[in-house]
Amino acid sequence: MTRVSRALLCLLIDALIHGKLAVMTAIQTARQRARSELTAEIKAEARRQLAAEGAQRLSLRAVARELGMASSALYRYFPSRDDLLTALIIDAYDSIGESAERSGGLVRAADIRARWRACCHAVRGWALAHPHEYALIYGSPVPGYQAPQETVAPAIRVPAILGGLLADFWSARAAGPAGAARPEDLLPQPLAGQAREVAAAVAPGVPGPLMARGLIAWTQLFGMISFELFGQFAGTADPADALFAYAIDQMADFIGLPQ
Amino acid sequence: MTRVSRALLCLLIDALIHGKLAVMTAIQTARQRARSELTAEIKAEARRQLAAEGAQRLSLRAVARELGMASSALYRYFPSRDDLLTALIIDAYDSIGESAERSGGLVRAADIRARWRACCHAVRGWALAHPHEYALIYGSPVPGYQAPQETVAPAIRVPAILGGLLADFWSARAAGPAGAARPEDLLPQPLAGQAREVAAAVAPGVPGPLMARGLIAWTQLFGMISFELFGQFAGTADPADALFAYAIDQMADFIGLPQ
DNA sequence: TGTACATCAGTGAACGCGCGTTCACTGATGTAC
DNA sequence: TGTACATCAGTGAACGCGCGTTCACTGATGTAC
Repeated sequence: MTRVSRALLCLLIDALIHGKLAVMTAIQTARQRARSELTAEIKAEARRQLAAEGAQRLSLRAVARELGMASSALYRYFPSRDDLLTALIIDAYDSIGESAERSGGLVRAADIRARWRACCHAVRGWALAHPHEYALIYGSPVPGYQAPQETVAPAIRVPAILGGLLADFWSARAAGPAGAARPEDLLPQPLAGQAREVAAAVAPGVPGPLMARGLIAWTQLFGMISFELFGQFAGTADPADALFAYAIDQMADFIGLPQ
Repeated sequence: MTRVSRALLCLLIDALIHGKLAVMTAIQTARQRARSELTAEIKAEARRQLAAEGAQRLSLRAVARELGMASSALYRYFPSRDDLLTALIIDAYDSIGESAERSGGLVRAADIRARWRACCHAVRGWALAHPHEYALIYGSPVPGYQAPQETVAPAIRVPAILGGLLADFWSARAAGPAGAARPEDLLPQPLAGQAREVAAAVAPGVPGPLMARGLIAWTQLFGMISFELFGQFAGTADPADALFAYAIDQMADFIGLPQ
């Protein structure tokens, strides 16, 4: 038994004896609770500033100022500005991923096209509601910032949902008449391998050509959102709702999802 | 006759009389030549720093330092940092537009699919060669910077080429068997009007449904390039050449271009 | 053609700002016996 | 249970940096007569 867990056990027993459990909801010292609360508050304030001003305007000093503490105090919670950025990036990926995941619960699981539509609209809705957070994760990289490994898993949540949708579609169609890959769908070599790997990771069972179409639809989706948010539609398709809805359906056809 | 043009006329006569024309290639004073040369040098140095470090690292002081002049001197050429940025943005749009335009000269004008391919590859090639300039015009907007009206015309060059390609395709197909818009291609209202306006601007004669497909392909193209440059393909389709070539062809099919 | 004046390019110092990060410190909280 | 010690959160001053922009100025170039 380690020293830490022994200490925790003693604390637990003490709490049981003295009825402190109501106060210390989890087995945490006041310090630990204060720490996790303040960490959350720092992130919340940072997110507020990110939303208001964008990532490159985000500064530790401003966050500390707004929280009424010395800027040096933040270094107890985040060893550098980049680590705070990393935390925000992970939160943003988790947030958009959660939106997309929740969207699946609103439609019949068997209705693949409805799931595709719901996911796309959820992603766009999140992006419109959090433009700077979207820019942080899908826009031009922050110069000098290198995303660490920990961001990979959250980043993969949206692709995983789209992949799962493809996998369900493929396994459900059970050799229908349109089931075979069309002849024009033979993939050139380097792509065939990549598609297989991606399918193995997020869409088990999906054949390469379908996976490739999925990748194309994926890039179309985010390309359209980025154009809308970054101003490329100004004077073109400015309220982009109609184009978006139409494109989503066209891409569903392109992938081959049933009506 | 204005004072300026009288002055120029006198200068011209003087130049003719004294044989100075060889020196003053255009009718410009030494000051004017120096001015336009230095303006170009400033932009060149700024572009170098942009390429090396990205837009938000670009500073007037660093440019001046590299040019061996006082930072205050730059204000004779650009009234503010934002104006320098604007100049770079315009140059970047012109540069990518020119690449795309030149690509059309390398293939048969009647081969629409080859033109589409060539244009897409030219755009991607330019983006890979100038990632920070690409980010400047197609990435997340620089915070606090408002793009002025002068950037609109250069920004429209690539869309104009794609539009021209669509227009040529449409006018050339002359009521072939696949000529009619398919039934699923009836556009919902707000989009129909937008598509008509876009067509009027860059693709005269092109019907709404075809224009809408063009818009979708356009966003797919830039979405894919942005994903590649901004790192979303890391570990997925990392050398993206194959996916890119494949997607370009798939989108050509999607638009309905003949093989 | 020569001269007096006006225009313009470029300088160097300064203003005022904000930033990330470090460091020695105080005082509160937690731990071991 | 009480006490001595260790750990940790937070402070405030400082370091060193770079930035955009302004301003009064000098000296060169251009203009009018």
